[in-house]
Amino acid sequence: MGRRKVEIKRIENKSSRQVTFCKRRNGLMEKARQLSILCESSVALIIVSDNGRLYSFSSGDSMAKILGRYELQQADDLKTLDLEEKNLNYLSHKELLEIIQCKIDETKSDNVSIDCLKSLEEQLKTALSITRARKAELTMEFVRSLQEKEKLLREENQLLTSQLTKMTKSRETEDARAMSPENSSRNKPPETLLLLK
Amino acid sequence: MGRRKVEIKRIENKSSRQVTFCKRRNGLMEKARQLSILCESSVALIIVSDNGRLYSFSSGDSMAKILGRYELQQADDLKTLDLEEKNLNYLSHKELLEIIQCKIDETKSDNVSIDCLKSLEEQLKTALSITRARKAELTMEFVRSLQEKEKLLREENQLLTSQLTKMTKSRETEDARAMSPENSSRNKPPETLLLLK
DNA sequence: AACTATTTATAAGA
DNA sequence: TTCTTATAAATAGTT
Repeated sequence: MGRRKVEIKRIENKSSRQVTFCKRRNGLMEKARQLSILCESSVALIIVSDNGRLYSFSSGDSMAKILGRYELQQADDLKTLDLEEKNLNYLSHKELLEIIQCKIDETKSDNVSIDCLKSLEEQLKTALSITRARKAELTMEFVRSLQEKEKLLREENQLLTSQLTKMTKSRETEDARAMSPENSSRNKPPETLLLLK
Repeated sequence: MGRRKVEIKRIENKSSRQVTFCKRRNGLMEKARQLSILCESSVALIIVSDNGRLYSFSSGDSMAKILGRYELQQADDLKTLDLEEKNLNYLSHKELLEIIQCKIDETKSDNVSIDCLKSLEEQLKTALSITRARKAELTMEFVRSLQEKEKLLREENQLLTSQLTKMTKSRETEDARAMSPENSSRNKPPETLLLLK
């Protein structure tokens, strides 16, 4: 959809490839957004430019959730491939390794094709990547929640401190009015203010 | 692009939502494919329909590779968030990449043996493992420091609260002694105590 | 599942 | 880069 029809093949000219990348990337992201809203579906989109820059979109559901769903599907596929163990999810490392070893042995006795093994390798790699991505994301979420808590606590602290200061001040005023300037202990400034920098 | 313009918001009619989902999903997949080919970029797309069916596309590079890249980005975000990178210890990414490129070039010029390449691969794998371990370690450290901060803040908060309470109480006592039971505003209990559970 | 009137995306040009 | 515009492509509503 432009001045002329273009063949779908690598654009050789570097700068026009760059321009097209930018335009179409934006277009794709927008379309992904629209689909997710119009049809209430989860969409995850990750784009890596040829120079390695990363762009991603994910709809309402977090990327982690969507990737998790994908992972499940992959697990099903793996099962179909023949790793028919019920809960790949809940197996211990040891168990998992045993299953894989077993599969590998099988492939030795029968003479399974290299392609089949390659596919198994790809799927395992994907599972690993997804697990890592989810881990990273969950960690980020956790860190953010801790930082949010910290912020709230600091705010609350600030409030308490100012209340205390106000009270101390008004107490001083009253004491002055009553002409009884003892009670130094009561007028100490809050001691805890410097607990944290 | 249709008989009339549509607002981008959830389509209420179920069957037309279903039809639109199908059309736009196909469109999006095709666009993703085109982008990856035209601009030689990696694209991963995962779509989950509202009834839970899953559709995915990934360009030449396997899904694993693309997700791996995404994972890296997430890790970088963590770093940016606070883990200052000078502590990442040693080399910048750029320096590291230069070293690796150099190694790879070496293997091109001489005609190095497969064994040598295998050794390089092993070394790189080891480096990767170490990097991951270090990342995990730093992340944990960061999380622990946040949790420690949270603990200190809570303690400080507790102290401030109890000071405030004590003061409020003693003020009440004085007021009672002075037989002037107004000043209700000053005797309010601290308002902020419930900011956090 | 096809059809088309329209809208939208975008290739090339400025 | 950004904008403009002619044209290709996608798709909303219809059949």
